[in-house]
Amino acid sequence: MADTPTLPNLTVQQLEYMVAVAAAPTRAAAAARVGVTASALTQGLAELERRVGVPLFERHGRLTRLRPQAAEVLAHARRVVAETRDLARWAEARRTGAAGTVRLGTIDAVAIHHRAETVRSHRRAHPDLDLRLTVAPSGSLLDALQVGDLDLVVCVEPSDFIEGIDTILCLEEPLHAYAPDGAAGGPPEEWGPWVTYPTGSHTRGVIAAGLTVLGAPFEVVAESNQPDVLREMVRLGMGWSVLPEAQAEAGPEPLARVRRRPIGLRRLVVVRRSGAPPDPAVDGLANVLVSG
Amino acid sequence: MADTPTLPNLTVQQLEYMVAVAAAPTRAAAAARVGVTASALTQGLAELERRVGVPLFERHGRLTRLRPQAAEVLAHARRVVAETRDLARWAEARRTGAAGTVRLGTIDAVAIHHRAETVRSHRRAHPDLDLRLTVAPSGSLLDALQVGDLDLVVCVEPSDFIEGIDTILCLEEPLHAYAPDGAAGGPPEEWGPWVTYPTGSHTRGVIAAGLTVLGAPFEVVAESNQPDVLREMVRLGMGWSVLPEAQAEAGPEPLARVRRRPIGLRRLVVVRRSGAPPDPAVDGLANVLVSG
DNA sequence: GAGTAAGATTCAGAGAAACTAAATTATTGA
DNA sequence: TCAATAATTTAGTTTCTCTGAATCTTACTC
Repeated sequence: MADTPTLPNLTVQQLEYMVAVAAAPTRAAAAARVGVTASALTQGLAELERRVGVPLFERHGRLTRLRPQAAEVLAHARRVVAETRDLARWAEARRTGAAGTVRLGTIDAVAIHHRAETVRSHRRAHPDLDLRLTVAPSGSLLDALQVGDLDLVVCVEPSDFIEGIDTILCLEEPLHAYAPDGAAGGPPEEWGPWVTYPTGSHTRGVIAAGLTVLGAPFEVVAESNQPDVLREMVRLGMGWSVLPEAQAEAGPEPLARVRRRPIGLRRLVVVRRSGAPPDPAVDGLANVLVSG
Repeated sequence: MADTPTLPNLTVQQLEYMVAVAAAPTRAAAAARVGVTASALTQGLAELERRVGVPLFERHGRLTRLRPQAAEVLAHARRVVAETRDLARWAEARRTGAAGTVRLGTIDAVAIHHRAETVRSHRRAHPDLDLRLTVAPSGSLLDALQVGDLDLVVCVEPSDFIEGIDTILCLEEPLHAYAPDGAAGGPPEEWGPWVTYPTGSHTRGVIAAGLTVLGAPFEVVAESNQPDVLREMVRLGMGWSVLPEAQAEAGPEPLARVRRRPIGLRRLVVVRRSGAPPDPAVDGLANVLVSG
């Protein structure tokens, strides 16, 4: 009893030896299969036998075979080796990013237009990846990222530097001005009034700056975070708007631009927390999001 | 890929550490539970993490906890530890003789009379013991023992020394002479004719020697290996016989002895193969058979 | 039978792994 | 700031495990 205070400290290596000798005709062959010398195999199996505490092998002529009672141990060995193989596969998938969890947050334009197909095909290529998508305005996304509720964000680049995050440029998106039917034509001084994103919105900041440069007044009569709502407001004649081309001109009845050149560019960036431990699953998704 | 040519060489010890830290609030407590220092636990888990190749732990304040993704590894660890515990129990049973296989051969008198209760209670005390009983004449039993078809034999001691077997005296059984009704009474010279065991029987040898010493002729008119058959032959008046008391005088109508003192003693011995590897299950049964 | 080859084990030594004890770092709370 | 707690790092020792060489045993061949 004193020689087995706890559990026998078997190693996967030893169990592998056991499985190998059961499968191979000779020990030399088994040794070759697991890639060690016959000597190592002998010693390893002797150690296994010692730790189990029950005789497992016997010599028949110049072969040594398993004793019948070793069948129990062999079955155990097979189970553990198989499970360890599964574990190794799982670990490999985790290491390469083929499996894992990524909590992705994007603004609507990215999820619906720019990277919709990218996300879809990445998900298809990695069926074991647990991908959770949150769609929200840029500010909310960055807050969630900093708190640790998200792993990866695609949003409009914030105007102020933010501590603790790394950003990579993903794409630059032109913002065009759109007017209700029949209202276009005058100089910028006569444009408006406007329907646009709420105060605090990153995109609104870009729009305000662009209009100011052109000398257009920026009187806001309605707000929404949803570009399709803003588009319908323009169509209803409530006011003018500056919108991403992809969202203003999508659908059966696209709005018409007030002028050919954009009012401004909004920079969409891929963002991660600086301090976060490296995670191949996040890396992989970030890469495809950047490269498109 | 080059760092994992085969399988990660995890040890049961490491998996035990993993299970312990999952169950205990702190690492120090886990270390105490498995009976090592906190340092050993730290190093062992670091090694496990390195071999799996996936980060498993993270520090929260001054505690280090399992990361969520370690759940897979923990499940694996629990399975393997549990199975190893089962294996250890099985091995312990084998070591002590509580489990295993014993192929026992005995002559009929032993199985039916002298050691019937011994075998029954031994079997009851060791439910996991696979006990196989063969009943045959002594000669057959010893042949089977030498060939390896039996592990343990209880039979009449052979008159000649036999190479390769170890015998221990179990009990000495008196053999008495019995005559058909009304035939008893005369001097030994007038005894007979006889019904007895076949030529070659160990018991027949003992009987022949005993009768010769008394001066009785040994004319044989019928033979059988079965004592109950011999007893019935006596009852039918076919001849006299010399039988073990236990078999001649059992049942509702016991035979009557010709004289009070036995004709001879047959020595029943417990026999094992000399070269056989030690087997606690066989040892255990041999012990109770000898001591009765 | 001697000679030889195959299968396996034993031995000695080198390198890796794992443990303990002590020193160190980091965090929490008074 | 001080002390206590949790864990890790470091240094040194012991234990494992492997390779390569030598040995032992068994089977086969001439």
